[in-house]
Amino acid sequence: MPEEGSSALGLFQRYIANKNIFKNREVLRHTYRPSILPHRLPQINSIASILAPALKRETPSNILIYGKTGTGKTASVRYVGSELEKAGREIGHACRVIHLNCEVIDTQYRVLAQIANCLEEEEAGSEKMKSGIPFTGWPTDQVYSELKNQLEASGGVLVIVLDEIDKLVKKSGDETLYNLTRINSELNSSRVSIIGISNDLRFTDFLDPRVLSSLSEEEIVFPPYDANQLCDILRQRAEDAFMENALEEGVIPLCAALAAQEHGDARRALDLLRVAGELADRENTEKVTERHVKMAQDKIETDSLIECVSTLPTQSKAVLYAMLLMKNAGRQVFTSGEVVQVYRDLAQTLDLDILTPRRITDLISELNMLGVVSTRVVSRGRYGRTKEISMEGSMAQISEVLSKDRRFKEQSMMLPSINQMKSVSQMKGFFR
DNA sequence: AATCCACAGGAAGCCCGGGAAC
DNA sequence: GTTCCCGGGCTTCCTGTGGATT
Repeated sequence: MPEEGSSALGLFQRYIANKNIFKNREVLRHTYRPSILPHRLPQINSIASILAPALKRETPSNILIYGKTGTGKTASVRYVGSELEKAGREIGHACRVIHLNCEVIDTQYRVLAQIANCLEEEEAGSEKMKSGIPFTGWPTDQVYSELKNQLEASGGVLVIVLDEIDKLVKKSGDETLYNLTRINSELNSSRVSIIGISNDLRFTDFLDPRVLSSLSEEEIVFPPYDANQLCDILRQRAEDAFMENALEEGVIPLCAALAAQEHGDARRALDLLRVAGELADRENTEKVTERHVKMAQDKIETDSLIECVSTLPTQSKAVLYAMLLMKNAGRQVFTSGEVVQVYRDLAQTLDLDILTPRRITDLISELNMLGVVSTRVVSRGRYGRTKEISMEGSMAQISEVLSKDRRFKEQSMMLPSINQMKSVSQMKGFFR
């Protein structure tokens, strides 16, 4: 061991001294693109065969791709896309692929603007000054015609990949897709083909039949990986990521098995392996063990919960805090009406704007989608139809995160609605 | 079979802050 | 500065609904 301060690394010395575990941990991140995608050859081949006409200057069919998260959809499409661009360059037929993530780019304006800006960037390279479409300001039709101009100017075949296309459709309807699918009829020198990637099999219910038939000329399904396939994927990555013998025998099968339970999510499997490695690394041990994997599983869950709750906007935090108070008052499940009541008291005490019940139901639905609470719509006959809400997650963590927000700190306050609930549940306990 | 509760959740529109163009 | 556009958060108004109760 070097003397304290004797190395240039100083304080950091002991954290990077462990060379037993990682060779290259970047390999385990999901942004990393491996050169081989195990168990996805059939899908890759069919995408390639559908896109191949692009190399003959013909318009490839549009494709819809389905599959749960972490089944290799995006990776496969990116792989085929880059191969297509490469092949296009070799034979001198311009083929370009633009990848958009509709979770972020979720309005018509943004989709069109993003495509046009990407095209311009490639066209202009670095030397030419670019005008660029601003992120807001223009009328949408102007963006659309600018995009058409760009396409005409650049020529060739453009493949637009709309990742998480279901988010786009749910948020802003199918107008974007309608416009994109008919853009070819207004183009002379270039062609557009669309690949839609969706986690949700039923999102096509929201589509106009004309859009659907045009968009789903071809459909490809990515089935979930089973535990054995996940093992193969992990082994392949582990080879580059970890030092030799850094992994105990059962580590990879355990990661694979845990992720297989989560609908065969390869991303989850890689996260487990990486975090387990990091934990072992920090412990300065020789090997990653199954214990580390189990610790990693807990850590991933709490970390994402904490991250999620702490980035919530104030009003959502208030709603969540209202639910937390009810839970602490002894209620296991509650209805949206009750949440609204408590929230009202709370917002008043904290001097927040008081939102309407309609807005609160939306916020509750968002919390449900984030997995912080779980809700289900129940009909209680004469007593109406409502949403039953429960929180199974770790209360302690949520409460800790919320109390970091100054406004919610020290709020063991006496809200009338909560007191009422407390006395009701005490009475129930008394009479039982 | 009819009624009716307590909401769910869709549609439209307002307001505000960001920006562009004139 | 004025007038146009976009998008997000929100309200207002509204119709729809499963099943216990009448």
